[in-house]
Amino acid sequence: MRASERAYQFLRSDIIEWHLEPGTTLNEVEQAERLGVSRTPVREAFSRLMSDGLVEPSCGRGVIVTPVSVTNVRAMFELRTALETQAAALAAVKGDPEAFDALAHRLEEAAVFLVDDDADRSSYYLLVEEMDAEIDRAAQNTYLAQAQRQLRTHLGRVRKLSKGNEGRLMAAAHEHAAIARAIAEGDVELAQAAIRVHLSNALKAILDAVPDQEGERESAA
Amino acid sequence: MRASERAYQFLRSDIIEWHLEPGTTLNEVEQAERLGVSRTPVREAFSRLMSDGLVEPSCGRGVIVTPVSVTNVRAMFELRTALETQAAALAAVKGDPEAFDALAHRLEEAAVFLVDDDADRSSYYLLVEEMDAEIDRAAQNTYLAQAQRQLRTHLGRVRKLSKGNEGRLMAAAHEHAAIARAIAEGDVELAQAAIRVHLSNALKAILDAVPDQEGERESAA
DNA sequence: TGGCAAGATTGTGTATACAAAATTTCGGAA
DNA sequence: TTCCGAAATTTTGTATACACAATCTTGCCA
Repeated sequence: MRASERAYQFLRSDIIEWHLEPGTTLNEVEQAERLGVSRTPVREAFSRLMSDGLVEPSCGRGVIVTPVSVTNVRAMFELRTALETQAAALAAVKGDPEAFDALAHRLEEAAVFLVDDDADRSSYYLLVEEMDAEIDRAAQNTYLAQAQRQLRTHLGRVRKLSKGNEGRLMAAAHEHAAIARAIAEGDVELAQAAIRVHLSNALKAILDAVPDQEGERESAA
Repeated sequence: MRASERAYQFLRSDIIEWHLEPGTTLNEVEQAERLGVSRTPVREAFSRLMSDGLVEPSCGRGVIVTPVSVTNVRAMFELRTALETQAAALAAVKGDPEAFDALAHRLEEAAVFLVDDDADRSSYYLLVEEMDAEIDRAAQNTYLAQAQRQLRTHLGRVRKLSKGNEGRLMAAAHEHAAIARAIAEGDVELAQAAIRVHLSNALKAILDAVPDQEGERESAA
């Protein structure tokens, strides 16, 4: 693998996994030494992270890890609602009913297993990822897919904020199943409604999970 | 200005203005010589263009200018509809009514002047840009704004495809005014409806303007 | 004459050196 | 004591050199 790619993946996951806290300043030489490469690949990695919106240029002093706040989470979900309702509508029209029917069944099954408090959540997460991918494929829209990809990067970051909401997973699985079923039946309105319900609940769960700051705290450091 | 910035702006406008046709292969040394800089800034420019989606990596051999097709235009408008209806809804709730009222009036005025076939369209275009900026500001959502910015880059490219639709400009101005008025009045539903109408007409105008290819031609070279 | 292999050529990936810009610190003066 | 300015240091921006990979060409052999 190329050194620039390694540097990018390394820094990216470091940021998403909160090993690098929001507000941290990164400079080229420091990271070059830490990652054991020269400055050139680090520059390229910084450039990609900036266009991802994971870091922002600090005036003449490297880059700083983008802060995450409750305000940001609300904004993310506003965009997410717009993107996912559109994607679901397209998938309901163009998608393969059988594929989504199968997903709906597997999600219902997963929901049953999730009754158990220490069930393996990873398989459920994979299932959700599979469904996202299937919707993207069905929507046949690269621009929409790219916008979703970018947003999911940021959503991945806030996921760490809302730990301990395992109790919601079963409900979430049922909601996902409802979405898949609506898409399978080609019911655009229902699919969009199901998405809105799901996202409303998901946002509420996140906002409940974070210690209620008055909306303007810069980071959860 | 930095050399990498110059290289980026130069290549970007070259692609958007169709001086570099879709499908063209660009390599580092060639562009470095053409722009009179070394390979390093060109690499950075290529990297930014790739994340813009204006070029895509050719297998190990530089980058190629991303193709534009009718299919792509439809996809862009699907995403655009999702983003702009969401932005308009937020603006209708949070925006400054007076600012949008003023925009509505100026747009109606502009529409009057556009009756004349060879009126200055540039001031109208600036007005539309101003309105886009005002909506972005009112929506107070950086994620949404960034998604819009990226999409507008691609829309700027297809604008060149639909030349000779000056006849539609007056109608478009009235549509924009209707959107601004709905936002000023805080009427979310009406603003979204007005956006949908406008985008439907705009897409139709573009599809009418391009020689009707069966949807899969790679470029308009 | 056609196919395969080896060398040459072209182009990217990375490192390093040098230059330019900016920030910080230190010193002096008000 | 505080503020302003200049120098020094740190950090980024750019160029260049080198290494490796891929591709094209050419020549040899079947």
